[in-house]
Amino acid sequence: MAFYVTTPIYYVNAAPHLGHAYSTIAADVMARHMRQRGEDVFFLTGTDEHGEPVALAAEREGITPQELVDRNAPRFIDLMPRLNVSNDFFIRTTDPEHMAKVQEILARIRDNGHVYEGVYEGWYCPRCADFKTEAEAGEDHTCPIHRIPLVREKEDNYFFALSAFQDDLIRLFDEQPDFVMPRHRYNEARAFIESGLQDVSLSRSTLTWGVPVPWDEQHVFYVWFDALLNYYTALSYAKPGEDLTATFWPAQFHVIGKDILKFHTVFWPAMLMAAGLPLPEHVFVHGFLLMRAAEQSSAAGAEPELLKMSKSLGNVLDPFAIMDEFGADALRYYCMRDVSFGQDGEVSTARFAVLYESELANAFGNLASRTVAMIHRYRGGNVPAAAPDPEIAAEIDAIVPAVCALLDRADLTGALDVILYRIRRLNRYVEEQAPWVIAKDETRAADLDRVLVSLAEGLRVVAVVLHPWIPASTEKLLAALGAPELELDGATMQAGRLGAIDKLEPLFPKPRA
RNA sequence: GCCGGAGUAGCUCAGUCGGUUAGAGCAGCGGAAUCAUAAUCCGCGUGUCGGGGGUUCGAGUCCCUCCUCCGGCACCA
Repeated sequence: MAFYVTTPIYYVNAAPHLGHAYSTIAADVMARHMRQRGEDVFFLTGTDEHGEPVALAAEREGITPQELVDRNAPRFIDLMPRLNVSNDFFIRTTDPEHMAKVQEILARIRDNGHVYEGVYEGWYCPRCADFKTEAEAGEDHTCPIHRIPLVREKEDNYFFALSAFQDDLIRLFDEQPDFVMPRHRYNEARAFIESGLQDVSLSRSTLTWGVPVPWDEQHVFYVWFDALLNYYTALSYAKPGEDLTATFWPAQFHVIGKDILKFHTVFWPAMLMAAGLPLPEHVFVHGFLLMRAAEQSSAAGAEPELLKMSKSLGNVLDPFAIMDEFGADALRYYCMRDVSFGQDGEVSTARFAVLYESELANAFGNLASRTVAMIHRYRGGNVPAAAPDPEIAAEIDAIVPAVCALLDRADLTGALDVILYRIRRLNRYVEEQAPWVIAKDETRAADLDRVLVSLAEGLRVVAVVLHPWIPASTEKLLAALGAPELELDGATMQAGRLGAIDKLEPLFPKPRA
């Protein structure tokens, strides 16, 4: 079966930060897991490059918008290998193929009767040369930047008849209760729809940096309509000479942050309905990673205040710094582990250090070290061909179905819980069996064989299942075990599966404190 | 203001359809062991399950009410 998962496309105007990494890692875990299940996976990420903020930034720097995005997009393109992310394609909304497809789809939406010409009226700041939202304008209708009175202005726009889709959207939410996940985001989106939908501007005539409206080249499409369509357009040209749309559309999961919920759970399905295209199965809305400001501003006695990671607040936790010291796996694991996927959560370097040491180094890494070391010490580096302990096998073999069920619900954090529990189980098994005691008794060679094969196989299964979260270190371990296969089909405890194994350096070395 | 979430051990959180002595990890204290990255394992919690009221044989788990925190209530990407 086909499995198509996407990240949001990232606005090129910002430098990559932990928030970008977070969405991307999550989608990558899902993609890698589904590949292990033998699904035909397509995983898309990319950059959103049109719109006014880019045009303004370019103007400030005295360069063209195209020059600006060509300079900034590589920051995101380069982020992917750094994170060890397995995306199948990287879309840029300035790709000519994307732009042509956007024009095609939106023209179809117009042909289907969902677009009309109208007048957008709002509060306009002559200095900003832009409209302000009601919230920005405030009660007194002044520009929050220039502190001058705003003018009531009008602009000719094409409108998308969103309001006409209110009933269809409610029906969608009724029929697909897991269209938006988790549940509280579903409620939020639904409440928004039920509060009454207004038509939205589809084009801008004051801006030239965008996809031209094909039936009126004085306009460009409002950047959101251009951006959302990336999920659909990418499939048409991601693979040279082949159109993957029929294979992968509709998407199974759009992974997004809660800040863009409305666009993905209201505008996007309505657009697809208007174009007569099938709707994605799930929009999964994750939360924000929060940090205490005090950790940043090293100022002693500062009020610890929880703030969203964001460029404007300047409290960015640089994912590159963590990866430089501990590797991408450590960052990937931490992000998926410490914050329940779908909720907001606090992150800190202190918590990172605790989880890295207690779970990655001590629980998992050390289990690998002690297992490999004992097989070398007691059996010359050859895993015995004995049958694994059936009791342990039953517990370990239960991981795969449990993790699959959790991943079907995008419960990326809960799955780690399940896996960690078994890792602890294996460490306990070592203590219960005390192989170093059995090893002293020649008559108990068969017992030692059974214990060692159980540990080796248990470790192998855990590594396979854990691979989507920490791909590099699990691959390293599986290579040492001489069993690089990642298919979940083979992730059960078996006799005779392993033979000669290599020695193993610590998977998660601890920093010298 | 309206709508929606959340408030459970020092910290972060689990607690499915209401049902045996409310759980996990981390931190702390004590112990065992030595294969291992001094890594592991075992033992130890008098927790008003935010306050109050109610339904029930029985409520953290349902109803009412109050308090506190967070999010949403549209054209910022």
